[in-house]
Amino acid sequence: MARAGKTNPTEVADRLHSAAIHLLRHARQRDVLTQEGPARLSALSVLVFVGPMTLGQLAAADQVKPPTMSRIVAGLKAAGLVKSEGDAQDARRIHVSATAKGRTLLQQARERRIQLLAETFAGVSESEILILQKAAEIIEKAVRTVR
Amino acid sequence: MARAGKTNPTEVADRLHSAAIHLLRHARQRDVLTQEGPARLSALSVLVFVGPMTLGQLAAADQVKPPTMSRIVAGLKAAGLVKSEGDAQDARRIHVSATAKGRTLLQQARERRIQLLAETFAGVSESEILILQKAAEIIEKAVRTVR
DNA sequence: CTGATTCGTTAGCACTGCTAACCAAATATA
DNA sequence: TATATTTGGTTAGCAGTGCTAACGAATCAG
Repeated sequence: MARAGKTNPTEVADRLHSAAIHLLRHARQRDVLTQEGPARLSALSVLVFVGPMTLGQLAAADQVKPPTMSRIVAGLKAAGLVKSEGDAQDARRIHVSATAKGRTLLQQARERRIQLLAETFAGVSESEILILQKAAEIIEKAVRTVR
Repeated sequence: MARAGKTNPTEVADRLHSAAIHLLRHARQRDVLTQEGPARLSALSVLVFVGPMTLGQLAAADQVKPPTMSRIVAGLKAAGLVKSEGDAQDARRIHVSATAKGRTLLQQARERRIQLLAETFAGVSESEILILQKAAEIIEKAVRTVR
């Protein structure tokens, strides 16, 4: 494992991959309480924070195939967390949006994550939090670009 | 979406969580070539890098329940990637260890994955790479501490 | 109008997570 | 010693999430 003095993209990738796995496994413990799976929470999150969109756009945003998102939305709809409407211009399109109930549930999930942050990053300084924030943005940008 | 000048823990939690999900989804594109699922690769990774252990210990290491690990090991065994032996002292115990084939496959999967992430972050600036590196360290440290 | 494309669904597969129930071995206890 | 409890792992069965292939319906291009 290269332990060079300067930044080694390969090694950073290695560490980042490992960190992401551990972070998600850690978070999984808490997400259980929400009673909705990670894929649904992820899709709901997009709808709440980005806004209503078609099923295809939602699938692309979550980097899953349309059939997968179709089922995720069906589950969310059955739980009353989202609603869907047709498109006046294009009858094939389906606009999906979060319901008030969906927003509330997502908010609860977020609050649990604050709790998780408080515990996990209790000894982490303000400046380090800032680094994490920037890192998240860099990752999202890079992943989106390469696709 | 709070766009405040100071760090918003809630937002950091969301973004970090989302970034981790997308990063791993991205990396998994390459894992498809391995023909083995993520849970199997993860278990195999533990066996290779930590060493042989019982099924229960392996389940605990992967933060999974015994029935789940039982099935994962069965799959790995069917693929010839691990082997299992009984315990002389306790006939209930099953010691699982990676085979040479398992070690080889894991190494290939790992190289492919790291390669993709390296490509993904190829266009990222030196200073941003540094941020990612620090973020990975902060996450690992924090998660390890809490556990 | 016809053919191609696009959007979404359905069907069916594989993998991964869980709990409940169970078996067998080991250990504790009467 | 005999019985009861605990422990390690498996089996059965459910739910969720990912995929591809095949389809229907709507739209667009010609």
